[in-house]
Amino acid sequence: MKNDKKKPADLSAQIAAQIRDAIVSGALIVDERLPSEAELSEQFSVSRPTVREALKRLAAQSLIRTQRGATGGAFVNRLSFEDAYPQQITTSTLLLSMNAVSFDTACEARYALERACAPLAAGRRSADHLATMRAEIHRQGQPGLTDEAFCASDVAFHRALVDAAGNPVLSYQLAGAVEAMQPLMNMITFTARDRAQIIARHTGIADALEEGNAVRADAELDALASYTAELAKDLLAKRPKASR
Amino acid sequence: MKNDKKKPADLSAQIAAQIRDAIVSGALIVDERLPSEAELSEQFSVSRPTVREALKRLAAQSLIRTQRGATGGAFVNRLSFEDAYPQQITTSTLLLSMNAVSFDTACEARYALERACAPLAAGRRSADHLATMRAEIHRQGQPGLTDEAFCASDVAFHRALVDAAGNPVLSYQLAGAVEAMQPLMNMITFTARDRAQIIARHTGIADALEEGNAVRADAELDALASYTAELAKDLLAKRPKASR
DNA sequence: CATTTTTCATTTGTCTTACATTTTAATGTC
DNA sequence: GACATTAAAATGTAAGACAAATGAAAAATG
Repeated sequence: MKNDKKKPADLSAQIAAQIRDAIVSGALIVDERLPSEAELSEQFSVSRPTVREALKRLAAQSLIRTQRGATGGAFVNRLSFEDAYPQQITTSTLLLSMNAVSFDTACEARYALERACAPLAAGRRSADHLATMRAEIHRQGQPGLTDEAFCASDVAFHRALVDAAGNPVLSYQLAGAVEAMQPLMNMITFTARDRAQIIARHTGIADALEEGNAVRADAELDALASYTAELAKDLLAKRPKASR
Repeated sequence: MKNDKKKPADLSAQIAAQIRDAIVSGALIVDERLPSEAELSEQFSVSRPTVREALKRLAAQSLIRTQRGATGGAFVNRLSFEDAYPQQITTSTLLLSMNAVSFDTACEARYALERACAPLAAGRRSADHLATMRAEIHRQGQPGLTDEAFCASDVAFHRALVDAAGNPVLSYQLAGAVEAMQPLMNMITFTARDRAQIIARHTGIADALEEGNAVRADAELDALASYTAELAKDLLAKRPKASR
């Protein structure tokens, strides 16, 4: 075996880890100001560029924000769902594209998660969410839509479905799963018949949510999942390389 | 309104964004070497420290790794699920603790997601996963266990449940939701009767998975979710501050 | 010739110093 | 008192230097 896990990290990584721990543990609270870069470099006995590299690492994770000027400095950031979304999506997308995750696996995860949302959404969907879903369904039915645009609309529809569950934690978790699927979905060439089938399922889901029918919503989602799996199977039969 | 979204970012943030885009879009592929810091600083017409700050940002997201020496440099990293786990957990934990997410909301999300895994786990659970779950159940029954240790074992049990679904994408997404709950769960003081109830549900879940009974697994999870919600309600009645 | 050792060039890691820019607060003037 | 000016503090950026690591080429050795 190697050193197992002990390779002394860079100074900037060590410092970043220390500050990160302080934030996670609650020793540093939201909106609290960190010492200035000059003070930090003294405390840690390193140069200012090294401190700055550490701070940039934390900024990349939205853990801190910096402000210039006399009362400026680095402040502990209130990590918002809004901030976390894009990172989550980037990470999920790369995980899928870099790890040869099969279309089936990604699809299975996505629909499993969405079906978890369906019963909640049936009970809580707002008029706003329904309107968004209807609008996307309408867009999906327009002729001349490219496959990419169709997939983008598909993502928007499913995000509205997830958001309809009214649980920000779920929305955050699923944003990654749903958005990261798009590059994979884009590989599919949708025939007019494919689109009609998908739109029928989407309509069924929207109808089910509108009438607060969790059972039907689940059934419609199940049908959509099966149909998507079928499309993927056809795709692999014709272009076996596409899964890699 | 403000400038909406247009505040010119730091140079290091701009450069990091450009390189990140190149990675996400596939223009830079896994294990490809980036130009040296000196070359990058020329290309972007900035100083080397600025380039380094940009690279550290990317390193913080595990998008690149750096190596010293003659053939060293910055390389596009193959983002692994293993790398992404800790970040996902850190982010989820902070999201919950910094956004006053109620225990109910977090709990609802967690159980909704786990119930999505249950049917898959019923079909695929390995002997290994079952053994882990049984071991954690046994640990939970030992007297003298602190509440923290009980919660930690609870997390381990639920992670085994999620992993039993055999879908790495699901495991990744749920790791955040499950682990991030622990600080919230730790606020609960479990009586002996509470623990017995929870252990009974855990045993029921393990039994259901062992016999491949998805319906029963779902029912047991539902019962556990209800019981947890009840505990939380009692908690709030006694210590109303605990939800903030 | 084969093998080992040495040297060396390349690249990241870190430090030092300096200056530019931004922002607030204090100061001074009318 | 209101407004313009100045000063101070902090981050953002630049430039140059040296240390340390690393692999490859060159040299020495048997």
